[in-house]
Amino acid sequence: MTEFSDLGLSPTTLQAVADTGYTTATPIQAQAIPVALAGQDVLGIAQTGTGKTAAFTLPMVDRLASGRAKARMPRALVIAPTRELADQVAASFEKYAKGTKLSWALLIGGVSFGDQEKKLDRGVDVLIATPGRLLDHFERGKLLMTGVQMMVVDEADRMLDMGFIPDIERIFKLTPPKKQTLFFSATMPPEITRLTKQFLRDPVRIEVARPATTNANITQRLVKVPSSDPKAKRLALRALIEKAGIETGIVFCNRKTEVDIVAKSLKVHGFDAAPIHGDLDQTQRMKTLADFRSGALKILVASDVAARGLDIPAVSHVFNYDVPHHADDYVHRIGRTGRAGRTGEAYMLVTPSDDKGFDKVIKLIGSTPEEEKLDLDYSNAVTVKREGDRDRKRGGRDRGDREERGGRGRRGRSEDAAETPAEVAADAPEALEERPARERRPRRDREPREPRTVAPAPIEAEPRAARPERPERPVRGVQPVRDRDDDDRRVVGFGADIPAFLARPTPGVAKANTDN
DNA sequence: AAAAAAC
Repeated sequence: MTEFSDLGLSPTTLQAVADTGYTTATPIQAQAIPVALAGQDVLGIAQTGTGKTAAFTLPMVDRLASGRAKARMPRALVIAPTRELADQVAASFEKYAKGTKLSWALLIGGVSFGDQEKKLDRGVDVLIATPGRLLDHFERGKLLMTGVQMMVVDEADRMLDMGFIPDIERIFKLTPPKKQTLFFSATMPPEITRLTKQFLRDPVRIEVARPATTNANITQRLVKVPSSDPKAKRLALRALIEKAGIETGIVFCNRKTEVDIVAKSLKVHGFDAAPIHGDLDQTQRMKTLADFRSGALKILVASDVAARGLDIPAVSHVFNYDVPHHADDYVHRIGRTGRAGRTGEAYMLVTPSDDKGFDKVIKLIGSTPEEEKLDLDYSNAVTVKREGDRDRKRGGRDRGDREERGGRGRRGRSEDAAETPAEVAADAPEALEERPARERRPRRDREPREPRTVAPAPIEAEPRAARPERPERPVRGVQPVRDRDDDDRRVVGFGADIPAFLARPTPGVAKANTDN
């Protein structure tokens, strides 16, 4: 057992840790913190739930505490694959940087640029970002990465899955080669290995045991649903939730559309449920998560955006409404319960058409979970009723082969009929119709990157001498540096007064700002 | 076969 006090952290940082109530470091923390404090690169191979976030946040806070931020020049960068994950890292900074003057900003998509830009202009020590928004700020000339001394890449293998590797490479190239990098990944596929070989400098490799695929605290059960009709599955889900006596639960679906439908259906049936997935408004996503964390919301209906990495404490139940596409996802999903010594229950609804995915899950976990019998009458669920039909907005979706529905066959989207007005409301997925069709970005890891043409030229030619810590004589347009103590967050560098040459758009920059 | 991430 390693105590935090044995790791070489400063008294201020240790106090912040003590305030959170933690005393014992996890294995990844015990191994990574001393290495990181010594300024070495870290290659951390660790799953979520191993205490990874604190493993890089704590040494970062410690190492940065003595310096100060310059306008638009962060000293440290944390890149995370999803917005929620980035938000979580930010929460970690909020806790651990409490006793310092360090500032941080969260740069994620889905929220306005205004506040983020304001913070960048004022100068922040640490940027916590998703790749897209970070590069967006860079292209707008709002950000220089030439002052980055520390960089963290979190969940690298997930970034690979999401096609972010070219972005990560680009960010690496925009930061000075001589910086400290802390790189985390749960697995090491070849592309990730290549990346670490290219950008890490003699890293210390720290590998913590992959947590058992099935945590002993989790009771797994499966529920056989005799029909693949979504209506039957929803019926089973409701019965299950009632029977299970949940405190808090997450219902995982494979598709965003299904998340919406299931959440709506549960709400209509009087359950305290809300959806979360990547097409929902970001403020909504954050609010739903906050409600769920605080206990104000009991049931979270989620896509796999919530399967990994999210720190959601004390979930008593996980329901796999759909058998996950990847068996790995099953492990991540049920890992949302049974954490920190608590017990948890995980259920999986299995329909006749799920056999393939189901087999993969069984193979991975090595045994077949016990079956939970619900003793339900599914006949309503598979009977096609017509009453509600005229009230439903179909949004141009094809109703097609209605007649041949015996209730057993495979169908496309949930087109099931409903038996009550409430069901109609639950089943009419207006949300789907209102959702703007998303333009998918092409996966860029397949294409060669375009040469960068719109880099903010003046920023590139960042003259070191033009940003003296203490200029002998005042330079026009440059804020004289004052003593740090007479002001809590004085920005050093250009501050709000940007010299005219910097403010002048270069053709490239102007193009970047006006393009679409 | 789907989710995630920039306007």
